[in-house]
Amino acid sequence: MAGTGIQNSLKERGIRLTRQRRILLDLLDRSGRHLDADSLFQLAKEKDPKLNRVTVYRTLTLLKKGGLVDELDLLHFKGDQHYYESKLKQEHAHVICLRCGKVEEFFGDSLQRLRKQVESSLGFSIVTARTELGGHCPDCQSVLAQEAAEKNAAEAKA
Amino acid sequence: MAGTGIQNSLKERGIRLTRQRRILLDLLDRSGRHLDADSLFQLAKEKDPKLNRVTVYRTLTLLKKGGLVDELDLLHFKGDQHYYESKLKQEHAHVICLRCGKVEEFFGDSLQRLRKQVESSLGFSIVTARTELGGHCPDCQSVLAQEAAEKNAAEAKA
DNA sequence: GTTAGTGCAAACCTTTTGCAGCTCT
DNA sequence: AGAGCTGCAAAAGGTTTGCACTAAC
Repeated sequence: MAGTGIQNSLKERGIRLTRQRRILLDLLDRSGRHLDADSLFQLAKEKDPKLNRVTVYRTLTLLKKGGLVDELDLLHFKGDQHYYESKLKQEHAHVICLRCGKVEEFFGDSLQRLRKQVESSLGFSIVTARTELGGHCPDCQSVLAQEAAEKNAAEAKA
Repeated sequence: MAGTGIQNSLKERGIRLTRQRRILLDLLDRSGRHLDADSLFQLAKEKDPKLNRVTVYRTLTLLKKGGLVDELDLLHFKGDQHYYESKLKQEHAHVICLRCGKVEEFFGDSLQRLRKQVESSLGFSIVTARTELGGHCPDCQSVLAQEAAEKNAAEAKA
């Protein structure tokens, strides 16, 4: 059984690798999606129907404290739940379409530049960063433009 | 009675200005702090003891939908509540000290640059942006350095 | 006079906690 | 063996909803 990214980090800290944690960590490491606690719980139940929702929360808390995952909320587009992703990836911003809910990731040097500007101007040492932008994706921009045009046409007729 | 920033915006949209809303809007406009629903409710109760918590939530929802306030969560440092601030101010990032909870605001051109980079690279039109950074403020950096030094000294003695 | 807004109570959803029993090392 | 972890049930915290009454326009 190959330990994946997060799992190795945990072993190094002497944290017990239980069957339940293995399942959850595999899912977090491998799933491409941004998972919230409930989605993670649903996926985990498929692999172990006995696994309890509480264990999901406790594992997520553990990973947060260990700095192994980032917590997002994607601008609360879908509700108040939090989303989690492995912190192994390079720093990136999340860009959410406020019409269709699509989430894109943005990697770019402006993020590092922002962090450095904040450190030098406020004297903080930055540990974690979360950048979430909301707007309209190209597809939804077209649809919205179309709808606006139709609305104008209807008003002109009336 | 002078209508303040947000209040004028609402009038223009034909939304009723009730006594309760006036109180809440005044507080949001004037309070320097970042208010969550409960703090806002506590402050509002001082001005009108009958004002109900639910009205606070409904007003905040209204303002969010109207794009008149930004919703923050300050990295959930204190809990899962949301914070609100009038959107009249220039775009800025929030920087939270993860040790003492102090919140600073950062205004700088990297924010606009980031927004533009995202728009041009992903083709999104950005409507709203939220940037929250966590780290240690200068004061807490000193304290932490001090604590680390003491810990090292203790270990050397043992 | 109408329609929107308020207060109250109760529901809701997500997350946390207490505790007894189980399991990883 | 023993500390750490899990499951279950129950609570907590923050927010939303249904409905009858009230107030703004």
